[in-house]
Amino acid sequence: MAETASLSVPERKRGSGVKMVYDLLRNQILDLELAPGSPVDEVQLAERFKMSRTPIREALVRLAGEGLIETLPNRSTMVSNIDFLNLSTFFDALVLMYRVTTRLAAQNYRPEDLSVIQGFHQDYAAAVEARDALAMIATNAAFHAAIAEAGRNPYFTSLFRRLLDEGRRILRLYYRSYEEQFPQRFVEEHAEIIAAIKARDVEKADRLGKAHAEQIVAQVQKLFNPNGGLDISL
Amino acid sequence: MAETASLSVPERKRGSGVKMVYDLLRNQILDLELAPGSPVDEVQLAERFKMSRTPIREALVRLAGEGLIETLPNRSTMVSNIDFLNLSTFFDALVLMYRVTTRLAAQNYRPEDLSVIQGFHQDYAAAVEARDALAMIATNAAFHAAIAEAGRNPYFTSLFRRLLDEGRRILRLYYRSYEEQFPQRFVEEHAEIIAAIKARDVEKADRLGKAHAEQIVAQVQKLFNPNGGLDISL
DNA sequence: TGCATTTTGTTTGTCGACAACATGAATGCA
DNA sequence: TGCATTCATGTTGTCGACAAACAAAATGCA
Repeated sequence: MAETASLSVPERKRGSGVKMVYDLLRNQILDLELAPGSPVDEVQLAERFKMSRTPIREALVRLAGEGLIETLPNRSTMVSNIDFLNLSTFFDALVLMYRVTTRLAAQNYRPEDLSVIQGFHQDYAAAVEARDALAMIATNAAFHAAIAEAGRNPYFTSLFRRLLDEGRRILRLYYRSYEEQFPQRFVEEHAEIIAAIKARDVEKADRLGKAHAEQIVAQVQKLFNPNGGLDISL
Repeated sequence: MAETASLSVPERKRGSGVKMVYDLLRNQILDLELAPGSPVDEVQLAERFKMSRTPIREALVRLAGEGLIETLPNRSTMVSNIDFLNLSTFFDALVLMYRVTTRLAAQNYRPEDLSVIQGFHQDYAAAVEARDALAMIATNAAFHAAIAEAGRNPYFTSLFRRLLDEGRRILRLYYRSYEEQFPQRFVEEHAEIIAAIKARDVEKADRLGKAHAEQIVAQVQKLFNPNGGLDISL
């Protein structure tokens, strides 16, 4: 009964402020609520969260370390732009990581991993059913991240997570313009991937992962080249 | 003639403190001057560099983001341990990145890249000649990082750099015990790799990169299993 | 002595304030 | 008017200080 009197005082726990700001900004950036290029003001954030600039600053340093924001010395700091010119390198990396993580999952997964993967698989299916674009993006990323975790290679997993994050921003653009029917196909592909992993069929998992990735890449590329003739080697 | 009177005052430029501390700590960690597990004291560093704890803290946050130090909430922060149990995942990632970056270099390099690569190649040869272990490690990493840069995929490059960093710590252990003759072989392999890249022979570059990587991995594994019989599936 | 509690000491996380830097507006000069 | 310089404004980087959290020593009690 010592703390009941603290009304209207946020009474944050000691180390939780940075994580709160970090998580919020991160999600806002990845969901394009904060547009690429938009400024990030420390003072403003400090006021909004009713805390000093110091923990805000730490959160920003972390985000900068992940490349989600860019900070010009002594000048403003802003949300990183999506590098459309280097989109092909992104796709290259994405496809390879899809392959490798799926392959490793088939090789190294443990029984308890499958239930986690299955869970996200159903979440994704539910999001498709509900036509909830944001949920689709998030659960799809979670699904593949879970597969990567089952592969048990932290180096691949961390790169893959980074790619999925970046992909979340790009896909957000996609779903903003297209509200289509294609995700149903992905549900089926996800099921196939799970089956291959479960059967420990490494080569098949590899193949399916690659095909699935290229499927997605092709869809996104079609978005950026809608008339099909002006492909500038994306 | 405005600043000549400031004797004994470091007179650091505004944003340079963090980078200085960051670079120094980073190199000390990677060269094992700071042993894994050893504590990192903010106050001590602040005194040593004659600056406030704030920029020290920022440098530490950055290092933690790269996994070079680990920080327990409200408690001490220490240099990250080398995870010998997961060494095989490290090798897996390293071999794949050697392959991919070398392959991409053969595919995407520009003429000006070659001179940079050649430069590090000669630096490495010189280090071997001088039997300077630290220089060998550093120039070898620089050589392969330059190849990765020529491949022009920042996602692969950044993961590869991280792996090379981690490898620097492991190799540092290696060279601490073995001062051998094997590096000469690597000089020749480097030359072959350069030739394959120059000829834009993608498949050969891939093959050589893989072989080179497996060469190194085998050497390091032999270090950790000297008697050859007690291999615990590293 | 053995165990629980208090106290001490140390390190971290946060704060408010200030100075350096950059940008753009205002001013001065030709 | 055109250009350079000065000034004003806002933002960032740094500082010193304080308070919370934890670990270990010190104390109290049986």
